[in-house]
Amino acid sequence: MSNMEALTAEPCCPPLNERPLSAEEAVRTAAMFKALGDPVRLRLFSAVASHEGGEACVCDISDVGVSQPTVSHHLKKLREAGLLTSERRGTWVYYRVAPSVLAAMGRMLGQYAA
Amino acid sequence: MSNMEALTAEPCCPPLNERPLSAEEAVRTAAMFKALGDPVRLRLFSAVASHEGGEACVCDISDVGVSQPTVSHHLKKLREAGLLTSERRGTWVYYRVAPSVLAAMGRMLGQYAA
DNA sequence: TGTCTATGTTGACACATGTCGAAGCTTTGG
DNA sequence: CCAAAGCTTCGACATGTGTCAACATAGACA
Repeated sequence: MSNMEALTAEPCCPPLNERPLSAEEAVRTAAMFKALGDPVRLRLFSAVASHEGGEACVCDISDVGVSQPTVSHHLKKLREAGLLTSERRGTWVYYRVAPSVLAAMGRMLGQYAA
Repeated sequence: MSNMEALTAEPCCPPLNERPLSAEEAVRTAAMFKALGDPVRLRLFSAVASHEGGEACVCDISDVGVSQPTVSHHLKKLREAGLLTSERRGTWVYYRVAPSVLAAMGRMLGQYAA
């Protein structure tokens, strides 16, 4: 397990209002926004981000109205986008937020974020 | 024309790490992120946001590698998501950034944005 | 009126995505 | 070693989405 998938989503690009994005930059950046562009994923992410200790086991957050395989599928997408990392400890798998990619997203929103 | 579509995407929700989002909040918020979750849309948005004067005519930004109808389609999506507004002035249609929705997105990224 | 230019809309298509049930893998605990 | 619990993967299906060509619309200008 661990986070060997988080390759494509390192901090990337300038603020969106600085200059037009290139095609390659846009592909990389769109992947980050796309990962949060689904309601179920957004709820899962928010559940992890707001959980005490900064991490949550799947069992803590899987009550979002879809089946457990679907939860797992969405968590995988969030991992692949670099937004979450996972770690198995005994029986349970714990997820936590990967701050760097979110920081990149915030930076791209630039002045608007303030 | 104008921006009569920008209904669903007003500033909405607390920072993602404050508390778990409700289903309704997640639907509204995911729509904003989803709108920027496509490379072509991200390039169009960035082209408008970085254009001098804060606005751009379609003819200024439509060189993103897809056909003209596709550009129009994506600009419509960005309008519906509340990220852009459009206005016709004579022959040309001008697009500009709607700051409020971006501010909402930035606020949701919370501490990470800094 | 008519024609040209700039955008938007429609219809069709291929592909991506969200969803589930069933099956598989891992660890814990008898 | 076996069974149960937690999570992931697989296979299948319906729906959503990006794309284009063709057509429609709106304004400028003759």
